[in-house]
Amino acid sequence: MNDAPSPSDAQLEILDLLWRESPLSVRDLHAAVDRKRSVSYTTVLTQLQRMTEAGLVERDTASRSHLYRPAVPRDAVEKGLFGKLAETAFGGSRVTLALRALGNETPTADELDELRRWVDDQA
Amino acid sequence: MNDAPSPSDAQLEILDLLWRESPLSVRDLHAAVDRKRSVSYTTVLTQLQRMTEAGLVERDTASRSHLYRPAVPRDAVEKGLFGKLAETAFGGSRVTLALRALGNETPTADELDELRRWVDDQA
DNA sequence: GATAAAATACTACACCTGTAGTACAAGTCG
DNA sequence: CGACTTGTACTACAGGTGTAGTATTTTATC
Repeated sequence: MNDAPSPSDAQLEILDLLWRESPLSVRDLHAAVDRKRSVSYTTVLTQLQRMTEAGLVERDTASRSHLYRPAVPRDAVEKGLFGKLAETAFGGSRVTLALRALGNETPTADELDELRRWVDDQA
Repeated sequence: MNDAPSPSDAQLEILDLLWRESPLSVRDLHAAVDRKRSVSYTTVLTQLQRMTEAGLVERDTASRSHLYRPAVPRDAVEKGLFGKLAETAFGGSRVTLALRALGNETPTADELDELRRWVDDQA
């Protein structure tokens, strides 16, 4: 049971896009990332190449422009991410971490619903 | 209003200790960190020195063994931390981030109370 | 005051990370 | 075909990060 490799920040950003929709080409991904923060095409490409090497994504090289899809489930990656962060600074508790993340944010109605549902499910 | 500098992981771990109790000496901090993961005394010392330089902690050099305390409020650092993370992979929403952090964790009674209180306060 | 102990300062270094340029290959279009 | 376009592969590099060793300073202790 080899646990999911941890993506860097830039890689997590790309994974997030792929978890939402895949497969996507480098061009697609670059367009999406570049909309948020100006970044060069080859930068995204390099990350994808590193991610392929690291087993974070898989790619279909059949057609000329390669198509990428996640190779790791979102839950597993988040488990590692939040687990480590909780361990580092929140007494090991992901729930404590979540509470600190909430802070004094104001949730949307939907978010509040989801939260309420989560809490109620713990009954 | 210059925002708080972002600590690295190792630095956040140390800040967490200082936010709980301060001031602390390098020896104190090393003892605490080393209990969780074996690390050398000078490693902790180096981080403290970098953190001083970065304005993350302040130190009292009056006595021979320097005493450290946080120079940045916990809330501010977490705001940066969660803000960036939310921006990277959770659609910009810290609440969404919190929900993903909760995942399928099982909260303690206290934690559940806190969560419930947070939700109720949004009314 | 000589010696040991404890503390900090300074230096080092390998690896990671984000970023992007250059080179080369493969289609595309007139 | 020849020029242009699009795509990937390879290379590069500066700065950050975790880690720790060595040197130096300060204090206690006999």
